[in-house]
Amino acid sequence: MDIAEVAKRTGVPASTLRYYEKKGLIHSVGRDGLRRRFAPGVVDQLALIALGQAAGLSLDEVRTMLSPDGEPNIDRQLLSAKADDVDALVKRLRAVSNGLRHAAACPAPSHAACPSFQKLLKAAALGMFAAHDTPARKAPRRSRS
Amino acid sequence: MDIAEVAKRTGVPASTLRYYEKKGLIHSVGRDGLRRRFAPGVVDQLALIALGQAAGLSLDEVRTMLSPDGEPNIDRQLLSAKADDVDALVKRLRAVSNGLRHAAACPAPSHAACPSFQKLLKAAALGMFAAHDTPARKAPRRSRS
DNA sequence: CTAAAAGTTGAAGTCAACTTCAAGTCAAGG
DNA sequence: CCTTGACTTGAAGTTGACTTCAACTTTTAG
Repeated sequence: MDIAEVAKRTGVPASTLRYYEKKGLIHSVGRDGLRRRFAPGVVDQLALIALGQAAGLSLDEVRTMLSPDGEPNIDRQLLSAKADDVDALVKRLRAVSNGLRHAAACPAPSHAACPSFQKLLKAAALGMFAAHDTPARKAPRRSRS
Repeated sequence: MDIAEVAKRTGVPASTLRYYEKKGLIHSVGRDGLRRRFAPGVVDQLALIALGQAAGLSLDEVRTMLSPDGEPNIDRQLLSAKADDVDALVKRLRAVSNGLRHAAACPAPSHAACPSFQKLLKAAALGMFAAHDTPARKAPRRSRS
């Protein structure tokens, strides 16, 4: 597959694919003239990358968990720690979802006035601060809702 | 509470608090001399902001769902759409978590060699691409885990 | 053959979310 | 009175993840 094909299949722009290759997240298997050729497996890899990003991993982190090179260090500790992080995130996100849905349905004029919204909020908020050593920062940002 | 107190309670640095205030996400209730004074409720608000971020909202989005000003538009559609997004994210994140845990436990030398990892991957990947109109781009990241 | 379309590069630009900096204000203690 | 330390400001700097650009090479269609 050439770069345009991959872009078409995955929706990831060519510029991003080149960027990822430079960063070592994906690899092209040779060139056709000067054009990169990609193995079809790259599509799965890109899905994995997107997934890792959604989980709040940086591209560098994704690379370290993804590279099947000499891999002397898969670092299972790191992996399960990350899994724990993700689980915690999931927990909080469910609270967020509930909060959002409630806010969408709540007849109260202001969210501040609604006690059950307050309750959801508090529940969701617990563990944000004062949870573990890392103070507060956690998550990813997505755009384009 | 002065800014240092809020920072201490929430772990959010003073610089960030000022930044948030400038952005209109939080408000100080007057000044003590030239120093901001914050109502205690700001702590909850900050938790909500962090939560919104974790859910993948931009600060601007958080502000629009948070501002209890004249609010002619809470935009319930947007809220439940966001809730749907969050739910979808949760679904994929659970797959990520499973994938990570498997990768941590799997005895196979390379993830590429493990069929069950592949399966988890595919499951997680489904719906990343070709899910809805938005092609693929989802997340920016922050690190410091 | 030639011109447009598609790929290549490195470098520079953009954006969000902060952080850092220089310079200044103010209250309190010695 | 004068220094110290916590706060203020606006402006500039940083980081991660890309995107855009200018200049160039190939491939492909007419």
